[in-house]
Amino acid sequence: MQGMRSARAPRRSGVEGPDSLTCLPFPPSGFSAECVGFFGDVVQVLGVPRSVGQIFGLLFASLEPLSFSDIVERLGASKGSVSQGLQVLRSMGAVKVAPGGDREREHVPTRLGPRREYFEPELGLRRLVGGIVRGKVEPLVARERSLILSLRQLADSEKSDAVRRFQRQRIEQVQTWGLQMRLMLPLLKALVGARSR
Amino acid sequence: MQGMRSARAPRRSGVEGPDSLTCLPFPPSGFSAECVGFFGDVVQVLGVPRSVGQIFGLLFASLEPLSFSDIVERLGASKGSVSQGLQVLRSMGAVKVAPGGDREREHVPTRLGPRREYFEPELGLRRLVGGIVRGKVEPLVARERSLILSLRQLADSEKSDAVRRFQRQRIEQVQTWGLQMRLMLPLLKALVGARSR
DNA sequence: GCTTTTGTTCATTCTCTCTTGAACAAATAG
DNA sequence: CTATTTGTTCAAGAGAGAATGAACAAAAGC
Repeated sequence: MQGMRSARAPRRSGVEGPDSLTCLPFPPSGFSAECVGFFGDVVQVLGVPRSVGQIFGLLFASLEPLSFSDIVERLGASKGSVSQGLQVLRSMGAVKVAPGGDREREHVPTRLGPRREYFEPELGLRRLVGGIVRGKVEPLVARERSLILSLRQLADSEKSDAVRRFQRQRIEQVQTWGLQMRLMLPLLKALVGARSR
Repeated sequence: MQGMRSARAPRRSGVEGPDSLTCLPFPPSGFSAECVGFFGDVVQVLGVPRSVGQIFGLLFASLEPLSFSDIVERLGASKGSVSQGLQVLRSMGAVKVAPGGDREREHVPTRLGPRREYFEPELGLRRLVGGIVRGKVEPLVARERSLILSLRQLADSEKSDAVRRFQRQRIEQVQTWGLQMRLMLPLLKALVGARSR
């Protein structure tokens, strides 16, 4: 069974000094590192790039919201990666901008320059699941619809009687699956919503 | 949002003659080809190799169970791919061996040699979901457990009071998620089982 | 027994996705 | 307005993992 191989450490060990704030920059060991590794693996099971999960893990392990450049530093990843990763996470609602935009002033003692946004992880399973559904399931539903249309046409122009009936059965099967899924999702959401927070 | 890119056709167009039985070998068009493409995409969302989904799609579109070599021929894939793909599918319970082992005699007119097993797709959503859970979710649960243990240790040896309390909160959060998942799954299974078939 | 055909394993090859890094845009400070 | 710093986009490269195919094992036919 593949899709979840070894938990590999990132190629570039972002080590330079001991650490900066709450957590070490990277190599192994440490609360943050554990979280980074874990979420990196988890999201990969859903076909999401590891680095995206790592960003989430870092935020999850951080007592305070982190800025873009904080993340770049601590993960030792490129700006491009982090930028794209944050976009994905935001589009899924898995991270949110820390409400204290004013934290900008009070919190940065080193004052290296203007920092704009601070991020923190979404903790509500309801929202997290919702984001995954929007990002992964809904595209599939669309794909299913178009499949059904194609298959209908193909079945209609099938000459053999037996084959045509068989194909119509299969089309119905796909529709049934789709229906079950669409019935399930709201229910699932409701369940998560009920217990969450 | 990545993880579901373009629906690409296989690199090698398995075209040689028009077709063999119910369905064309490959290129585009045709009931089978649509199914192959669709399931190839669907499984990829779950981090399963496209070829595995393609095999399922082919079986799904076939009126009669197919043998190993049927699949190799029609998909134009290598024997290695198909062998591994079938193993994955079987281990997830997504395909089953056609009960009519006797079909061997009655069904092969061309009589090229002994054929051993014939495969057909599992259609019950209950079983399909069950297989996915076993293959994907359960490993994650194990990973979660070990994470919790590591994090506990790390938190216990944290000096700062505030940080330690924060870390314990986060650990609890992960546990809550795990619990919710484990509560949900049986329910989900029950639901699928009820409506299925 | 030997030959023929079926299916598996595994090292190699190749593909595709992710990451990178540099050029570019946006915003603030001076 | 210019300089500095922050963040985005995108082409190019590297790396992970899937597909291939040949060698091998297992069965069946003769």
